[in-house]
This record gives sequence, structure tokens and C-alpha cells, in this order.
Amino acid sequence: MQLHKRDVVEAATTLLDSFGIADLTMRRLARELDVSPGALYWHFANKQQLLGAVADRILESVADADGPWRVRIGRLCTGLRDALLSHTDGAELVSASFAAGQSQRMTELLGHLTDAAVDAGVPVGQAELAARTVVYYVLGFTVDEQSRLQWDAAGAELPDEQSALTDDATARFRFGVEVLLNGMSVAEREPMLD
Amino acid sequence: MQLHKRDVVEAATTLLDSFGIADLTMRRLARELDVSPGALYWHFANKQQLLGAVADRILESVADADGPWRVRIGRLCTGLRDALLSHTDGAELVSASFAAGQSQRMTELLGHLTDAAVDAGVPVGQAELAARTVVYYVLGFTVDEQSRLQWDAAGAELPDEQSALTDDATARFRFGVEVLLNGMSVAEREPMLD
DNA sequence: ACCTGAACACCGTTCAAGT
DNA sequence: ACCTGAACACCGTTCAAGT
Repeated sequence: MQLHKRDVVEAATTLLDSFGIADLTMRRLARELDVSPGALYWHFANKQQLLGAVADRILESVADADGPWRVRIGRLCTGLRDALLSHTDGAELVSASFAAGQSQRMTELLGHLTDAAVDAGVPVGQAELAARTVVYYVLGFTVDEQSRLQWDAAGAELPDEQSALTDDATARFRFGVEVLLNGMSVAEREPMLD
Repeated sequence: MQLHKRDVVEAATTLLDSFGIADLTMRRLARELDVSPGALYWHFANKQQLLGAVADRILESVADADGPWRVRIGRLCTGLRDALLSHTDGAELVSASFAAGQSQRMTELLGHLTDAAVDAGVPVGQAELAARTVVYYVLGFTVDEQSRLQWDAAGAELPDEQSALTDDATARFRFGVEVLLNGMSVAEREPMLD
């Protein structure tokens, strides 16, 4: 029967989780779906666009909610990190899709962070930059974290040790978020040197 | 005559500047050097390692100097961004090499930023994270900036408009750096919410 | 409208064999 | 020690032709 966009994205996500981003190729995906490679190009203009759709699927669970700006940004960051960590190479894939401007959900998320930055007192002209700074941090941190995590997973694995490392990473992650929150809250104080 | 590592890196940089990262392939590089593709693998274990060497060459000009921690971090950030912008796809290449842990110079740079973070009063246990946060920002910002810059360069180009955009980007860049500096300087104040 | 088959123009990497 | 030649096992994308 007919191939639909969501079937393709579904199969791509499964492939990603099972074998990682290096094996998420158009040809391999087509094989998994029992279609010819060319069939995918009826539904997606190119690979970047398909990866963008996968990124959006990964980010489905990341929800916004209102509340004080610090709490709001904190939750968005945690939600984003959690979503990235729940798929093999999720951080790398979303990071690439964001840089390529192919993830609508990342654009939405950026919008929410921008609103929160305005609430924090960041001048509107710089609020999006403050939001981008937060996104750069979360993506950078999580790409790094996930690559170590997946590298370690190939070695010995005491489940205690695993979760201890994860908890430590969570605390470290939170600390970085605090640095950004504090920076935003004093965005107009402190004169520039140099 | 004999092929040396530095000849390979030199040719790779030229290729990068002329045609961008997508055309910086092992085969194309070998062709440019009039050797067979296999020859490159005598000098470099794989493509990642070669790109790491190119990244280090791009970062050659980024110098550290002592001074107050704010000034020091500010200069390192500016030096890094300038170096990235002076080669086609420089930000993307260095960003990938940093994530892959293949750039010694990025590791050095991280060390200097960590020292400065300690001077700022960040607890030593978190100083490297603060430094990484700065690096994530500079790389994220510049990858974004450079992709827009190179995209625009394909369109109409009044030289005035170009430099006006660059100046605006520089001011925006500085603002983001200030946010991080301010965040670091209050790293131990402000209670956590949530 | 949706897909196949086949081609085009490539990749990174390995490795026996040569000098 | 350093490099060639040739192979292995792939890629993303296009497009006439089919249904």
C-alpha cells in the first residue's frame, strides 16, 4: 500500500535508535520500507528535509508551560535534553537540523525561550540572541554528553555506575543553565571592559 | 618528491577556502596533490584526523594573553570567531573537529578559558563546564553567522551592506559574550528555583 | 499521483604489491 | 618507509518510464 510521510519518519526513527545516525541513509531507509530509493524523493525534497522531520518527531515531547521565566527556561532546557538523550545520536541529529534550519519545533522552542528572555528583562532586540545562546548550550552540552555515554556503553556497564554518571551530568547541566539564567538577569548591568 | 603532513594540510586548507567543506574529500585532496587516495592514509589514520589538523591550522592565530578574566575571555572569543570567519566553512569544520575531540588547539583554548573561569570565581569543579559553555556559544553563533554570510554572498553584494551586517553581527556577538561573563561572575549567588 | 529501474557521479577505507 | 592500483562496500540524487 501507499507510503506516507509519517511511515517514513517512523521507520527512520527506528533505524536511528537501532543503528545510529551513520546508518540512517536514504538507501537503507528505502530498503527497510521495501521501496526504491527514488520513492523517498516523492515525499521529501532531500535528506536534510527528512532529517528535519525526524528531529521534529524527537522533539514532540518537549512542552512549554508558563510560569516565572527562570522556571520556564529551566523546564524547556531539561525537556530538550531529555528528548535528545532518548534517541541514539538524538543530540547530533537535532543539532544538525537546527543549524540547517530544518526543524520547525526548534524554531518554536526558540520562540518560547525568546519570550522568556523578554520576561527576564533582556532588551527585545537581543532576546532572540539570548535564547539562541541557551539553545547552543543545551545542544553543545548534550552532543558531548551523549557521545561519551554511547562510547561508554560499548565498555563495561554496571547499571549503578551508569545512573551515577547520568545524575552527575544532570547536576552539571543544571549548573550551566544557572550560569545562563544569571547572565540574562543582569544583562543590562555591568559595564563592558575592553 | 615526498609528501609531508604539512603539505597535505596546506592543500586541504586551499581546497576548503576555494570550494567549501563539502568538496574537501580525501579523493579530491589526493587528486590535487597528485597522489593516490591511499597515500593520505599513510600520513593520517582517517578523515576525521586530517580535518582535526586543518582545524588546528585555522586556529593557529588565536592567541592567549593574560589580563583581567573578562578581558581575557573576551579576547579569546573574538580571536576564535575571527579565525573561524577567515576560512570558508571554518566554523563548521572546527565545530565538528571539536565535537570529535580531534583539535588540540581547541583543547588548549578550553584550558585557557577554564583558567579564566577560575579567576572569575567559578568553583574549580565547574570551571571547565563554564569554559565549554563559552565555546558552545562562540561555535554556535559563528556557524550560524557564517552560513548566513555565505548564503548572502551568493546574492547581490554592496560592499557597504556587507560590512554593515558584519558590524551588527560583531555587536550581537559581544552582547552574547557579556551575558556569559555576567553569568559567570554571579555563579555562586542566586538560589535555584524549581 | 506515486513509484520503479537504472543510471550518474561520486564517497571513505583497505591492502597486496611495488620501489 | 612510502606510495600505487585496484578493489570493496557503499553514498545522495535524478529522471524517463511505468501504473
